This record gives sequence, structure tokens and C-alpha cells, in this order.
Amino acid sequence: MSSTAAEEYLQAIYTLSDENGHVVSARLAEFLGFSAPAVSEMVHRLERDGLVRLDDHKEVHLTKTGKTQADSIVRRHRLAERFLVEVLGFAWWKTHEEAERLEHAMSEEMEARMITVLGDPQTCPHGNPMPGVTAIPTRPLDRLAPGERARVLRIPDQFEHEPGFLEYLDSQGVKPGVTLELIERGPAHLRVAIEGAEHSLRPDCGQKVWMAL
Amino acid sequence: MSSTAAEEYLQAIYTLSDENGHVVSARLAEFLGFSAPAVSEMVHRLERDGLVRLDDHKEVHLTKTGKTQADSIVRRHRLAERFLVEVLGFAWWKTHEEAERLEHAMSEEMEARMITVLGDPQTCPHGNPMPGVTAIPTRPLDRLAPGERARVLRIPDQFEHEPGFLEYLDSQGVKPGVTLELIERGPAHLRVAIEGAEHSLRPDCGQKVWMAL
DNA sequence: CCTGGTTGTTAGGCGAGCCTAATGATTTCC
DNA sequence: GGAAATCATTAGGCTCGCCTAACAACCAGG
Repeated sequence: MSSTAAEEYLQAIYTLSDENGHVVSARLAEFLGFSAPAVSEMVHRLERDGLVRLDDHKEVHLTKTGKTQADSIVRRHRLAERFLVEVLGFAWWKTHEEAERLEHAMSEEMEARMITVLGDPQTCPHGNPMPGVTAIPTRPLDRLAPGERARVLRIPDQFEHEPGFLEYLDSQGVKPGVTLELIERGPAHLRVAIEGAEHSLRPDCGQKVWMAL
Repeated sequence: MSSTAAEEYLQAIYTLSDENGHVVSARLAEFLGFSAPAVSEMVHRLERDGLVRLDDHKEVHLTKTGKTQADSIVRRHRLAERFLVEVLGFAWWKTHEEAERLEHAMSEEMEARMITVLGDPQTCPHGNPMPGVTAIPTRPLDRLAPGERARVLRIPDQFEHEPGFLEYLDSQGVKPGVTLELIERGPAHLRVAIEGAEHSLRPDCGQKVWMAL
């Protein structure tokens, strides 16, 4: 297996590719908070080790074995989060950092046993699907027309990194599973209604909260 | 907090001191499987960071903050082992390596929640007490007189490192909680009886299996 | 066309943690 | 008391994974 650091990169490549599209070193640097040379170096190490391939546009792609390892690490992350919520009683918005460490400590046997004990969950507590599961189609909250109602399905993994973001959502009553109505899209706020109560959301939430169609 | 490597050393110092007595760099090197210079270097780093003190005989002692951190890491190890057995259904002899990684990934909150969920266990599945708990007095199996019966209480942590040792004990019916009778102490084997059935044990077990008084 | 932003790489540096080989310093045992 | 064993350290070397500073290559827009 790879080092913790390498696993972190594989996970980032998986996530950015899954949620954003094309992955290039600069995106990784920005996402991981590392310098460009550090990322360049690691990407070449990953290439050397056959986990990643660079195409002519310098775009980063997982190889077959890279994809397998990335799937595993992402699945372990999401299983760990579910475990923390359902078995240990953590708040849903408080699991990311803990799982970020646990994912690197889980063996294949532990992964398998966790799947059994948790009843083969299809998503993490933030609604992100386990690798291999076909994701339910979504659209960003921004796409709702005023007056339209929809269910919150997913807060993508990449935004869990932002300190305090999930806790902020929770404080406004926004969490996976709740149904909300978009009242009005103002310049500085989104006004929404959740179970009768009106809340206002920071405008960046329009891109960061993904709704059912 | 400290690095994973430093935590490994603190844990080793705790264990050797708890189960053997005085701790000196050479013991650490032998126990951890590292070269003498590597250990020397790390011990000085730990001293620099105020986790460890060297007396005039070059003996290694945990400082107050070192002891606190070592307690925590050992407790996390033993909690992780219990969790693996009781929640995930791992075999009791198969938990060590997994816990060896998990212990470095657990936060204080996770430690606390695990204590609650597991019902404040007093020992790990191998009978080693949680730090702070006053251990039940024991003697090595060797100390039993032929014909004497006693309960297996503890297989000390340091022997869990030996590949296959716990699995070997399990295959001979020896595990914490069972009562056994020492039949005869031969030169090449210990003959014991467990629930009527006779088994023979490698002679090193005489020191490595600790019995109730 | 050329200027400015984005991107990637080179060069040089640093700490953590490991290694071997060789050297000192003790202790122990005959 | 001296040889042998044990223990710690020095010296030198390695990879990993991060950094900054500087440069090179590219693309887009005025």
C-alpha cells in the first residue's frame, strides 16, 4: 500500500474528478493547501509508482490500480464517517477530520466488517455515495426556481474541508434529507424555508448544497 | 500532539516499563526492531520535547506530560482492540496490528465516546489493564506447581508483537479467562489440561502467559 | 503582437526517521 | 586485571514530504 500522504493525494484526485471534472496539479495544490512544487513532486512519485498517468495536457488520471486504491480510501473515509455518527454518536457535521485519519488506519478486513455491521450503507452522512454506487442525480441549490421545493441530497466532500462550513449549515437547519423551499435568491443571501421556518444562507451555499431533481 | 513514530516510542516505553521494569535504549531498539542509533536519536528528540528524561544511568523515564501521552496512546490501543472484538467481531488474537494503526488516529473525543459505548472496559481482550486501573496481581504460568489450577489473566502486550504467538495460544485453547491445570513442566514442553483436554505448550509460554494468584 | 495571468518545473533547503560502519564507554565475567 | 560483551554515540547517507525563489511555457485578451 501507499503512504498516508500518497493516499491523501489519491483521495483528492478522486474527489475533484468526481465532483468537478478535469484534475490538474494546480487544483490539487489549491485543494490540499500545498505548494505547487510539492504537488508536482508527489504527482511524479505517483506516476513512478504506477498510480497515476499524465496526459499531453498535463491532466492527472488515475490508473487502474490507482483507481482501485482511491476507491478503497474514499470508501473507508465514508464508512468511518457513518460509523462515527451511528455507533459513536458524533454529530453529522463533526466527523470529517476524525475520518480523515481513520481512513488510513483501516485494513481490508476492517473495511469489510464495517460494511457488514453498518448494513452496507450507500452514502456517507453528508450524502456522498460509496465508490461504485451509482449516484442519484443532483443539481446545485442555485438551480432551484424561487418557490420550488426539493430535498437536500448531498454536500460534496470537497466542501467538508472548509472549516466550520458543515456546522454552519447545521445551524441553519440544512442537512442531508431535509426538504427546503427556495424563497428568494438575493444578492447577499439565499432565503429558504425549512419546515415552516425561514432561514437565510450565505450565497456560496448555492453551489455547495446539492439537491434532488 | 506527537508524531506517529514518537507515539510508538512512548507506547513502547510504557509497556516495557510496566511489564519488565527498567527501560534503556537498547531494550527499545530490540523491542521496536530499529537500529541503536535510530533509537538514540529519537530518545533525544523526545527529551528535547520534554516527554522523556534520562537519568545518570541512561535509563529512560517518562516525564509527567510524557506519561499522560503514553497513557492515552496505550488506552486508545486497548480500547481499539476491544472495539474490534466486540463491535466488529474480530478474533481476539487478530486485533493487534489493526489497533496499532488505529490508536494513532483516535481523537480525545473518540476515546471518550468509545469508553462510553464499550461500557468503560477495564482491560483489553488480552487482559492488559487500561492505564490508571490497578492491575489484578498475576504470576507467570511457570510459577504454578504441578497439579495446580489457575485462571489465565493476561498475555502481556510485549508478546503480542511476536508474529503468530496469540494465534498459537488460541490453537492450544489458551486465552484470557480460561482455567487451566499445569500437569507437568517438561524440558521441551509444558503439559496442561484445559476443560478436560490435555495440551502441550512451548516452553516460552511459561513466561508469557500470566495467571491469577 | 505583446502583456499578464495561469501553470509547471528547477534549484536549493530543511526536518523527521530510518540505515550501516566505526568508535567510545561501561560492565561483566573469567 | 584484562578480554569480552553490552551499550551509546558519531559520522555519513538515504527517502519522503514539505518549503521558497526563480524561471519557463502557455494561453487569452486588449
